[in-house]
Amino acid sequence: MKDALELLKRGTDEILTVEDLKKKLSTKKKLVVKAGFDPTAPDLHLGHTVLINKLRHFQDLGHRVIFLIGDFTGMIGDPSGKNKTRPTLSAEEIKKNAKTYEKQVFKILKKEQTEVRFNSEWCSKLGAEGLIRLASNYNVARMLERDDFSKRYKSNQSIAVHEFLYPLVQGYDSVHLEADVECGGTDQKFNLLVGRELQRAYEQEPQVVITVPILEGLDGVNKMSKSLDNYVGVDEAPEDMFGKIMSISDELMWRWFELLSFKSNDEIKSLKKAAASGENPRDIKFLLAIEIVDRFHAEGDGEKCKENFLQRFQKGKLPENIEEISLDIEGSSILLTNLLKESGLTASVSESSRMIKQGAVKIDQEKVTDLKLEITKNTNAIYQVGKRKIMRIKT
RNA sequence: GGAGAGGUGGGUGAGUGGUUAAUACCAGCAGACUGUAAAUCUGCCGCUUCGGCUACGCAGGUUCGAAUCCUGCCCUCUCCA
Repeated sequence: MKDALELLKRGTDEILTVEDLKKKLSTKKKLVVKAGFDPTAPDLHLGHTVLINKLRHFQDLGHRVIFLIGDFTGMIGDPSGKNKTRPTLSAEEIKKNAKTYEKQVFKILKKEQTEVRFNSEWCSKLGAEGLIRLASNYNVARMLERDDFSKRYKSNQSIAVHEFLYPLVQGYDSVHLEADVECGGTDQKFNLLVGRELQRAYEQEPQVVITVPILEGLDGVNKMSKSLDNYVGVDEAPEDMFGKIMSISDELMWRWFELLSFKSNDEIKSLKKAAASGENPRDIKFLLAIEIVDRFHAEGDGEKCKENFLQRFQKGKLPENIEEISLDIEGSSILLTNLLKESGLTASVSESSRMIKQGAVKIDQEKVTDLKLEITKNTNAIYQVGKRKIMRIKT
């Protein structure tokens, strides 16, 4: 019990309340642990996994996880943060997204202890009447307590009425599922707490709310998100994943250790000590990168990536797995600038020229300086643009 | 319903008739350095068949010439009711 609590506490921002959690754990029953996900973004990245790891912890203790896809709430659009109105998704798209979610999420969660649900299942049945009844359980004054609502209210910015429905519907999900615990990012705190209130109103025992911190992205400043392109996707190739993790700053590395690694606090502490006493931070970062790559790929892939990485950057060798494509060309030759664009190594012919001018383009490890270089048909060579973009292209 | 402000390249934001593909900053990219990074320095940062072409909310108009002036429309925000 004490160990269980320690495990669940790790890497959390807040638990509301710890007392309630203790009480629920002590009943020995299988708890229903709920977490909601947005139906529009099925590409999970490491930022999402902070939360999913937490769900996994519950599973390790034998509890049941409900992976809730908010297809109904998606129509409203979470007003947390400055979200723009979202495109409404078709039923097929939602289904497709759900499949992608499942594929990715079961790299962490145990399938047999996970239930994937959609909140439209019960929310659509709610009807206008049900919605009004639901809304009667909460009041505007409380609603305005929410940070971003109150800020907008005070500064006379618009708050659409339907935005008030978002937390209510999300809370209703908890009522319907009789959730014991709901996990979410810190930005979800208000919404999660509404769930508690509503459960009380429906005479249920309120859920325990657990918030996990938002993971900073590759830049170390902004939260990890796809739109900022500072993310590491769980579906990414081992090499890419490894490379991206190795590119984070030394400072950020510790944050990632805390939120993503399954290493114990003691282990992390001793790594910090080692770094402080002169150990190369790169080698410590290797440990993190290996652990994460192994988690999402096969055991041992991380180590392979590391070897590759050392070869590549220390000895300037080419990576092992180079993407290969063949390009059909018209005529007997093609301008290099065009070839680079066609292959996707650059976004445009202009960019190709720029890269060549800047000495960033290499063919079979040889720097190219000729802007007008032509590649003849039936050439098979390795093309590089900068350090990271490498491709074998057959013409 | 009335009054006003504003919409400029990924973002912030100058420019108010003519070398302005459009100042500056941030982000991004490349090169050097390094530990792969950070910091720093340097360069780039619309597309192109290299002739040009397309760009400042949208559509027209005035002009030799417009992001800049005029008309209409759309959108955002503020204040009053």
